[in-house]
Amino acid sequence: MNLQQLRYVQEVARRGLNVSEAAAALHTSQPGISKQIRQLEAELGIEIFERHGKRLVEVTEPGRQVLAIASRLLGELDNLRQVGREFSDENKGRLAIATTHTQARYALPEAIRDFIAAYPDVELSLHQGNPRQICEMVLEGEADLAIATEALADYADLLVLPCYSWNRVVVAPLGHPLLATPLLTLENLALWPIVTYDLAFAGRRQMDRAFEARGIAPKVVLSAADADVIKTYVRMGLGLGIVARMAYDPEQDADLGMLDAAHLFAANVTGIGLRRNAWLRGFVYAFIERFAPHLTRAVIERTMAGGGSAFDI
Amino acid sequence: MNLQQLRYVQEVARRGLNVSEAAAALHTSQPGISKQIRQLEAELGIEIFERHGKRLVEVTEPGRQVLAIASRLLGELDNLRQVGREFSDENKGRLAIATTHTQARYALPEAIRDFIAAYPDVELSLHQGNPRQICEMVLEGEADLAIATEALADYADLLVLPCYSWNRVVVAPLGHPLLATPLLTLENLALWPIVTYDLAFAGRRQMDRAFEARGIAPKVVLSAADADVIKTYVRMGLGLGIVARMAYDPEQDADLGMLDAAHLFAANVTGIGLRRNAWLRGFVYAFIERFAPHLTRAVIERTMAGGGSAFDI
DNA sequence: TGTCCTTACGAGCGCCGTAACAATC
DNA sequence: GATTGTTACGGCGCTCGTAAGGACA
Repeated sequence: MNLQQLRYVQEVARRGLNVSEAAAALHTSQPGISKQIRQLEAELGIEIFERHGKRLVEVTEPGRQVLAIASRLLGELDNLRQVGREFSDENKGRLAIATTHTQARYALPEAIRDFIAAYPDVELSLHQGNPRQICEMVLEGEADLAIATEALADYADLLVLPCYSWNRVVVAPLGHPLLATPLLTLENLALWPIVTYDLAFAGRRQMDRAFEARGIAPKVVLSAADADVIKTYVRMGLGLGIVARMAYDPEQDADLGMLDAAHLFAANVTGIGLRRNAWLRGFVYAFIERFAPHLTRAVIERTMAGGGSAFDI
Repeated sequence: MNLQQLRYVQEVARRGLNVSEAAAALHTSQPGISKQIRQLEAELGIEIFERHGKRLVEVTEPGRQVLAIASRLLGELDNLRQVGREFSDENKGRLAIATTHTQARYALPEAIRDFIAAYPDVELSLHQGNPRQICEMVLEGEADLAIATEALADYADLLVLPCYSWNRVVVAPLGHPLLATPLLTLENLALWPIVTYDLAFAGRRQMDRAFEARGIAPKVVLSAADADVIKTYVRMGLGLGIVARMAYDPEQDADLGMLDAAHLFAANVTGIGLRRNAWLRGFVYAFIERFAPHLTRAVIERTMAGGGSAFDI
């Protein structure tokens, strides 16, 4: 048994049981992978993959167990490398953050500016995607941490740290009749067409639930992945925008009126998702603490040791 | 980086930084180990061991991190092997239980009898030791589970499952004046010499605490590791015995009088300790459930996934 | 027929063991 | 001087890559 075999098995599983593709991805030969996998199977005395003739068609039950364990094992291998990097130069390295547009545009800038100033030798990269993609980037090891409001809790292998809670505002072109309404309610909101977030993003599900609970069906004429796009269409008069409060900037958005909608919708919680059992470099803790000051290194380490996520979105 | 290197590093650390000894234990050559470790250090870019000249004298800080990770990683490797064994023949294998005399003698017999009947092809072995030894056997992978009342909670790397709670009885030769006492109290117990468990065993600390709290200093004339020894000396008239209730058998111990002492001492909880992140074979779950019916497979898996030990002794 | 996995085989790297050396206690 | 770790070196096993073979769609 060796590490190569586990990497091979993992890659083959990831690539939909296509050995050739896995070989290409790992820059090695297809027969090599094939042979090593059979060897591992022989050593363990089980079949990891079910074959029809010469084709891999399914992961067997023991195979699933092996894959789960191999994944953790290779994760620990990554951790070893991180330890190496950390102690060779603790202020140098890479930090890959996977996040949504909303976070990248409105929540992260200050933390990132401060972080870059403090750690000039860390190569910081932002990887944008929808919440599910973000989570998978972390699970695959392509990113160190995920920052999102949605989806984090759906992945058992992610540890979720709650960062901050937020709610929404309604934006409308200046002069819109709604801006004169004394009390904003779901009912009078629903009188106009609405432009808001896409289903996968930024607490859209929370919003829908609030309308549903009152039996109101708002007319969402357009949904988009981010507030900048939403505001653009609101400016064009397509409808009212419902966006995260942090996405309304009194100066830059002076041409839009704003109404607080916190009393209409349940709050959302934005969290950080980390690969469970990941070994984090010092500057990762430093970044997280800049973003969410209550998440000190001690708090994070305790949460990781405890294992549980005391947090549900 | 390969598995061998990690095994070497681990073994060297275990053997008090003695490479030669580690080589002997691993049936390989000393230079091989030395070289592989240096190679690993070079690859990670850190020193795992601090050297004075040519002698390893200490584990460095990065070394400690590496050791911790390596231990988890090699644990996962064990898990892979377990998966192999489980699926090649789920009813065949080995189950090593590390436990104390008290458990082996009084708590386990029925569970073990039933288990052997249900799984005749599982080689069952009982490894006795004091609570600390037991825990270390599990951590070293020499045993699959630890059953004890003491020490389990002191090891962060053990997951503890509470099994049952018990208290004590006082035993004395028939005709002993204490047996005629209407109400057993700590005060009248302390009038006589006492024979009870050794400090490391079976809730002895709990017992001492009860006396201390009342400012009483009982005269413990003899302490032993198990109730059979204790009862032997009680029979000889050395003193009163304080033993676990389960250790008094009305038939076999008909020559001894018994008084319940549950109102005098805090109860103890006997628990099962498992290596965190261990992958357990089916029959291990089966055994545990026979021993403690509330610890079903589902309960155990949930506890392991949750990570936390909701249990303190 | 094309795709894909397996078997066969040869080349080369890397691990291991022996032996000699160096340093600490 | 005894114990212990490092360096040097040669053998060999193991992995990898190429090439050919066979099964399924």
